[in-house]
Amino acid sequence: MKKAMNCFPSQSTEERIKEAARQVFLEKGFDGATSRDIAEAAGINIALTNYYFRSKEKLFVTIFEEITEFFFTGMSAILNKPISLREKIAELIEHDFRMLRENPRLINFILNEVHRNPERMGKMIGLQKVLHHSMLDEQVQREVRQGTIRPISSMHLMTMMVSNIHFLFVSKPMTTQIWNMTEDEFTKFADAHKNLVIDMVTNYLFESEKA
Amino acid sequence: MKKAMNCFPSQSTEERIKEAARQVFLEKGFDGATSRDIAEAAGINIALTNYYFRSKEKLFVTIFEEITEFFFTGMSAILNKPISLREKIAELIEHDFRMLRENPRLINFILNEVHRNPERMGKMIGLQKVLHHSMLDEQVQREVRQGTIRPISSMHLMTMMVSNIHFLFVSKPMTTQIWNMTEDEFTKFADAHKNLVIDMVTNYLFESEKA
DNA sequence: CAAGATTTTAAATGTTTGTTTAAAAAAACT
DNA sequence: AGTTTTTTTAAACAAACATTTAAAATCTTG
Repeated sequence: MKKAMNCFPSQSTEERIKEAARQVFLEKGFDGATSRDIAEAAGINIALTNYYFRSKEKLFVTIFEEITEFFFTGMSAILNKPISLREKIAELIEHDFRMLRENPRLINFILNEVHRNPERMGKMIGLQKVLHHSMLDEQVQREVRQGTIRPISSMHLMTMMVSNIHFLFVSKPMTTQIWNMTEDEFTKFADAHKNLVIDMVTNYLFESEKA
Repeated sequence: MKKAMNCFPSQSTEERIKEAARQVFLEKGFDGATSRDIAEAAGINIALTNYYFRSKEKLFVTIFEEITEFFFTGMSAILNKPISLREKIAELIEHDFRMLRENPRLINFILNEVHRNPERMGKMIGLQKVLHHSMLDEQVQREVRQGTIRPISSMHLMTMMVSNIHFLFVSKPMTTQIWNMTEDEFTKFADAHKNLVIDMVTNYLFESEKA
């Protein structure tokens, strides 16, 4: 009935399983990952994955929800920051870029698993509310009314920002393969492209008020 | 030793298997698709998939190479068309948009399978040559030299165009789910966004020669 | 039509999969 | 200490998997 003490070990078994599952699921997806892959990566017996989590599916859902929450939380924090639209665009792009540079498989993982089981995303209503009622909406509408930016909806603006950054990492395996890029070369290219995107989006948006 | 006549049936068994495999692999990916899925979709016995193609893997490679060739052929044709840069940008975007509107899973499929096995793309050297020596390169360099467009490499330009269109479809499952969109609403949104992208890219690129 | 080649089928192959079991080991408690 | 609870293990489980087999059905051809 009581929880184990487990005073000193650097990680509890449960946490080690979760960390291994995160790594393996991110790399191979739900279909490509096996329970044995995860157990091996965690250095534990196969039966333990089902002892702590009841099934591969349940373990996956746990991981998936943690990852998507991590993914969206940083974004929505920036969307609701009390800063100018110009700053917000740059900050959001820089944030997503940093996040995906550190976790290149993140976006692919989420997109694939949402496709495999769309209801999963539908159930995370917490995230939906956050995204639907962000400060960005009002901000864009106000600036459009004032004529300081082109007429555009916040949805199109979000899509513009996100597409240009996220696709860099979604397509990273193909890009590096086709252009024979090393990891370093890709990093440099991606960084340069990120700056280009900030420049392009802001220039396009604020064109009417140019110098 | 001889090939079957098979005069009238609308499709040969081999072609029916390939068509079913195309559909199932596109929808579920290699890991998610089973031989039985494909056989059932084709309406044939399971053993026939291994009779005509030697294994699931071999069948997959056949499908994969056909699909990637289809994917890149149209693109490279436009890249080498003798038209102005402005026209080329619009045509490429329109082409990719049409292609992915008809086959929304195409881009996801290719990107995932390249990640799962990067060597596959490395072996398709035919496509690599085509992409590396396109007319777009010289065209961009010339216009940059003449100062008619911003200084930019063709690689960044390609990435800009492709990201904005392809990501629309890569993220379609998540977009429709988060914003509770119907198929029609998504189509309309995507179409509007495509036009926005053409406007943004050309405006940004040709900004120096504005009206 | 009959012999031979090709195609299709039902059944079985051996693996790998996720999951369970029952006993052993470790930890916690009185 | 000894007893109970929790954690870990090796082994086994049935189901699903890709693939093979061998016989049946179909088609081709002389």
